[in-house]
Amino acid sequence: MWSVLGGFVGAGVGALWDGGHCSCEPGETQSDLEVILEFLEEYYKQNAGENVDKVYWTADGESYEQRWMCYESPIIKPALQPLLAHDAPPALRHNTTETLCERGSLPNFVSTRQPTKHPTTTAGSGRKVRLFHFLFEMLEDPNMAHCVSWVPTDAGVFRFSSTNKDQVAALWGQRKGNKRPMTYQKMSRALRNYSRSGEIFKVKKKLTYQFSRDTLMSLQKCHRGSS
DNA sequence: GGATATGGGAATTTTG
DNA sequence: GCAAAATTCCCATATC
Repeated sequence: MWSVLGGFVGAGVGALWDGGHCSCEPGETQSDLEVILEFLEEYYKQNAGENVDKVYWTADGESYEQRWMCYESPIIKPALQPLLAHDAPPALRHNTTETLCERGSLPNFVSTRQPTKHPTTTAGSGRKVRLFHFLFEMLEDPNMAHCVSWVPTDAGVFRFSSTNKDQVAALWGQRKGNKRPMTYQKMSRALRNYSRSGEIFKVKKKLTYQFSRDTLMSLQKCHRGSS
């Protein structure tokens, strides 16, 4: 269930992705992002009408988009503190969001944008996907560890790969169906905006961010509930 | 000094 | 039409 994207990235993309180099003509120079986008385009072409549903829909009939629906944005807490690793109890330091979930109760979820209907996304129908949901799925997918991964010693802390960070951004852009290609720079700008709402904080380490405790717990609950 | 990462203001677009 | 969220552009600063 949770491995839908994993299946997409792992079995599909992973099989096609050969480290950022598609079948370019010899001598042709492309930026990493262009290569990624070309690859994604090719991937979608290959799956159009045949496997495209597999990208966003699961075999058990529950839509991939629906998985996002179990999560509502946490209450905006101005004083919400990040789940600093050094503040976390030992049990929380093992990078186990599961442990986090087990320890605390979930916040009262109050979405600031109560949906009245399901918007159309690139995936079809379902609630609008938010970036931190997407990142969490990436982090839970071992096949994406080369792009973004948990920092083992710090609970809720994750780090982008300096070489593959744009791959994550490109996938996010594809996920949203953006007109223009998403870049890490733009994605990181969105991540910085999360610091204002207390959902994700910037860690003073290169390419490193951290989910807030509440965000992490709710995402984890969603994860476990859907798996 | 160049490349890269970070940070933020502000305008624009998308969505409910 | 409005508000919230996200995107986009652009520039400044910090670090290696």
